[in-house]
Amino acid sequence: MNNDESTVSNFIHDIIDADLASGKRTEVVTRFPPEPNGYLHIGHAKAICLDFGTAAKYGGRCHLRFDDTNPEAEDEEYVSAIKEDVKWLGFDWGEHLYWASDYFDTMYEYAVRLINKGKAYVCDLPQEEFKNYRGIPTEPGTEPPGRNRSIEENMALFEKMKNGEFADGACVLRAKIDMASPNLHMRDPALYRIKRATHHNTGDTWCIYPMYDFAHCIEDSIEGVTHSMCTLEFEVHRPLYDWILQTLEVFQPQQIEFSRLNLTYTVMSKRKLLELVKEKLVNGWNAPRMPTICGMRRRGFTAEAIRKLCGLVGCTKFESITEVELLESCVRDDLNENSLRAMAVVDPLKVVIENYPADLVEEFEVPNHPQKEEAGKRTIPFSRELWIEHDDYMDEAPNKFKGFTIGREVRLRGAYLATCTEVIKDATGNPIELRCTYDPDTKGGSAPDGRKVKSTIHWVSAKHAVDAEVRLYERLFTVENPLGDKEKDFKEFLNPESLEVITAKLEPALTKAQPGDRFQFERVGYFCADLDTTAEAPVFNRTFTLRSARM
RNA sequence: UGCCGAAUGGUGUAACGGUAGCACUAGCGACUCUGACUCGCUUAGUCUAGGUUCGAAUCCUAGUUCGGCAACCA
Repeated sequence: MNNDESTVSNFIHDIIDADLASGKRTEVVTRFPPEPNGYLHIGHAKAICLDFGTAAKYGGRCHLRFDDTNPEAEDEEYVSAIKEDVKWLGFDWGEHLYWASDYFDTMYEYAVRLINKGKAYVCDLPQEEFKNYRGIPTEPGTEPPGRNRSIEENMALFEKMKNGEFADGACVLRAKIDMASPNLHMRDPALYRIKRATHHNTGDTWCIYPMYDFAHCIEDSIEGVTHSMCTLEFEVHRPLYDWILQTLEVFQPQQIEFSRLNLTYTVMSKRKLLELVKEKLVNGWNAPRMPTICGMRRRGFTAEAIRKLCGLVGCTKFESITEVELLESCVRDDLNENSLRAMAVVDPLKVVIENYPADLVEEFEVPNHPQKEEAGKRTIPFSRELWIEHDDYMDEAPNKFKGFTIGREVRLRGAYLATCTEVIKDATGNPIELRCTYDPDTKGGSAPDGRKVKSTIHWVSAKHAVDAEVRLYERLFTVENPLGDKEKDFKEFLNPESLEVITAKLEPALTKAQPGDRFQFERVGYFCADLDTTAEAPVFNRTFTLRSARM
């Protein structure tokens, strides 16, 4: 199914190839480990494609595992959304759905094992005070009091932590590693904290919860993950990942870091996206302007296109920022191939064909896809009064211009050749109506005498047109990297023109569109019927314009 | 000033000591009943300085620049 990822080569696959060749590994097991504290975005899509794609390439398996170690931040709401998004992207975890919370018992046992080995201790220093002992990057830390408590004492203390005999935050379990380590993460990191919060899976069974560094490597180890891919910021955590597993003497997966996906003109941080949602700067997580999977889906992006992008951007350790144009290209590529054509006018200008009978209605058959015969044809009604795009008329048109100008013959797509004879303007000189004549001999759009017209424009019969709400989207931000200016809040760069709502004139067949149906409105762009659409009140989202420079 | 990591056209990536290639973008042109699609062409790159080698993007040395790390977040 998904060959997008499995065909590309990258440094991670080089590592796996070597591991398989040397016999270090005999199978490939990966995992996608989201924390259910927000919605998935296109950056996660890269990780999902990498995790599932790598497993598929090597005939292994990929687990979907929710990293639910912090009940304060997590919510069931996100779990179903994440599952839906992964599925929609085209990946299947089969029976391999896991939870960090599945392993809370084991993690507790492992913590006890560390204490027994003299490798962990209970630290009752207030958080703020421990900072002083940890030191700063350029100077070593110092050993905090209590670090050399006896094993028995630590066992008793940890037991009490578990049993709820201490207040939240009163103490933590720490790994006993090296307060002078040049790597801050090795200066006795916290393993367990006390937090009285109801967990969505385990309820109130626990009042202590494991920290990421302790939990994640154990989750990987228990599941037999061979290659644990994560983003670059975890690079400095790797020594700790390895230390915990080695000290525990359990199966040791290999953590491999790669750079996250960044796109121009948007932000990819869950926290920042949450800010936009909370401050109602966008209409929810699935707002079509959001880089979330659900937002992009609602806007009309296909899973195919997103997977294509994830394959094209590759996978390296270089912190890059990919031009959003590459995404646009992937989307257009897929939509051009797979979406049916329709005619719609987004900025209507009335056209009256003076020599066309007032009460006549003709029906024309037009293809649904220019390159695909099998897509079939549909009929569209034609009558004396039409809507065309406002910018398909110009007073003094340059030669390259494709629309009407007085005296120039233009093809009305699939119908007739027509010539504009007169333009009616309002007081400000803005055209409000065109008067035209048509050539009855050009029915269907071609002239029997073989004369050429250089332009074809789209139109909708005024009598039959259906009004629709159309939401036009542009880039969410006005600058390539909204987070790039440390002096300014990223929200200052929000693009006020990123959403424009207009009323468009649709050809009548479009009222049959169901939410999610995608079309190319010819010469205008790709559009997707919104969740809100109904036959009575159609609503369409513009996914992208066509690649073009209309005048 | 500590530790970890990364530098190849505008952007993203490939080349694993042997012709620096691909995609996107941009520009030009052809075709066209969509200014779409398709097709053709063009601009443009190995961070710097030394070294090893017949030969270096690739190996070595020294710099430079950029990113990450001091939650009881993940």
